[in-house]
Amino acid sequence: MTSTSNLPVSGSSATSAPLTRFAPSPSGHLHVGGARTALFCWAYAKGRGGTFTLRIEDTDQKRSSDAASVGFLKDLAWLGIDWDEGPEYVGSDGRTLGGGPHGPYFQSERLGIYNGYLDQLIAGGHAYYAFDTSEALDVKRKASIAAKVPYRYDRSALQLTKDEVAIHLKTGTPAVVRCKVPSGPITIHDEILGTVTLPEGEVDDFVIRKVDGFPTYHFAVVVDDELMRVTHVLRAQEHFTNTAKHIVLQDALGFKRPTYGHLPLIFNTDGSKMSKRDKDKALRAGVTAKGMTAPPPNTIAQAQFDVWMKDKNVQLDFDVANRLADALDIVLPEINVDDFRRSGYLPSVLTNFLALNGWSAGNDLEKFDLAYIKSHFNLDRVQKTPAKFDRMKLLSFNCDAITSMPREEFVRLCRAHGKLYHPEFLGRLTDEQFAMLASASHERSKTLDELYRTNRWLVVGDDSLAWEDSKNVKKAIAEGTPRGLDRLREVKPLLESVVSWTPHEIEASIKGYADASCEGQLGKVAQPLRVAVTGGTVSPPIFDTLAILGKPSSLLRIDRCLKHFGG
RNA sequence: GGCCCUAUCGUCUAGUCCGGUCUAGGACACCUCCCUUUCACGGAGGUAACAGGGGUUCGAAUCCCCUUAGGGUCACCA
Repeated sequence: MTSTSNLPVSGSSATSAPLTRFAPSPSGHLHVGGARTALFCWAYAKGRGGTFTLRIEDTDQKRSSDAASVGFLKDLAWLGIDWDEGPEYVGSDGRTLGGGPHGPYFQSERLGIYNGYLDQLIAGGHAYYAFDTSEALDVKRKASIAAKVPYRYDRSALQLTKDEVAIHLKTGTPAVVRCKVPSGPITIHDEILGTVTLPEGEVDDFVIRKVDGFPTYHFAVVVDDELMRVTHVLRAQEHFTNTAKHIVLQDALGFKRPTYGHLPLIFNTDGSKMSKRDKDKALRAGVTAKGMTAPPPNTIAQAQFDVWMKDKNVQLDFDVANRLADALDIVLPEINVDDFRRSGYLPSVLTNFLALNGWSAGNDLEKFDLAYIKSHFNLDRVQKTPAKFDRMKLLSFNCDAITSMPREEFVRLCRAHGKLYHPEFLGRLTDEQFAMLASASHERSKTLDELYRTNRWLVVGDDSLAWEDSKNVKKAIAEGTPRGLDRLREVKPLLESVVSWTPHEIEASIKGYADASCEGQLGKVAQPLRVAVTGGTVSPPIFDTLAILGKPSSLLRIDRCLKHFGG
């Protein structure tokens, strides 16, 4: 059927409220770059009383999988980026996001819709069937590359007569549909980049329907943006030249052009693309540095490990990689939103920092919340140049946010983080112990995760605590007059006599000793004690450390330490 | 390679549109000192940029041109 009368009419009803959309391809994980795009789309629409729509672009059958495509919805929700329309999702707080009148929001469920418009284009002479095989096109493409000329489709299908086309169609020759791009330059109006004109011939006759019958990205985007009433398209700059194709399609279909804004890309500090490869590289480097030939227990099968080690092109999946990294104490570079969550960053800090990459509030203001971004985000202040993602600055922001929140909130967030990522650690402590640990860690924590990584001494059994073989440990134990070890022996009976094992009482006891025997220098006794009960030289303040551990464990560990370093 | 975009401290950026208030501001990082029971936090200082070259102008980080450098893109991926 070639009639278009029953197709939805182009969105001409002039409404002032903008509608933006974030349209990622399916993936289990939301990349920070995507998160930034989503954030800006969200802020632009919501700050102007508009609508933010989420659409899943799953027209590539090879990649699509329902379970994976919804994987990142939780990342968006965690960041506080709520979508008005899109896939339905019930958040941890019980709220339902998504839904809406313009669904379905998965392109794979909209196939029927695209076909109508496709017929319209073919009937109008704006598109045509082509029967070239991928192999044949590859040959031509390679020749172009070798000749250092840009590859353009040569329109050979246009040479076919009507009859030839009919026969091909009748006999079922695999066919794609290409858009017949009109001659002449194409001008794009971009709110960020300005007005840009691409010279004639830059855009060739691109495919709009693949052999498998699925629309290509370009076609689906144009149709869906129209049907979903999208007014503003904010997306990464890598899409800029695609926009020319979309404009051609919009003109051919009689659609209104949305307003465009192409956002600068985000890179690593060294200028490379932030990719999941980085994690694999870091893990490989860590494993190689440790000279490992077998994986640690409970992480990964030996066979899988061997395959991975042998072939640099093999990548472990996220869970396995994280398990291995945890076991080896390797910190992987964060790439996805969930990586940052796992590393203990606060969502409000991430959105704040993301906004700083490619946009600025002006007036030297750089700490602000989501509400501020929503009410102040504008396209005028979007940067045209790519940004390099500085994790050090992000960490500093996270630290500031943590130290300035109320202590109780930190304890609460830290516990919630642990339930998710360190259940075994949490399981070994009483609520009271954890509260003491978190309180003592509050002002020295840069992330919600730090406490779990730096206080392993607390969750090992008294009998299995091992002492670091390090310079600082030796210094604390063996140096000074008297030696640290001797001071330990002297202070032990004093600790034994502490009746109420609280930081306050412990402090009184130890300070008393320091004043009497160390000329008031607390460090002389604090460091040996720290080494004795934690095995290392870093822990919360010594009084807290002892209090959290408890009296029996503390005394037992001191005894073991005395024995270990030989009286 | 063709086409397109861009160019302020190491990094994110303010200033650029409407040239003078810029001997270029802030933040992170870095360095020094102070504080300190470890690790952190904190406090006080400091180093550090208008890519280069031509114009226009009384005057240019700001306007124009060229060079250089960086990025994007050139799929039946999105």
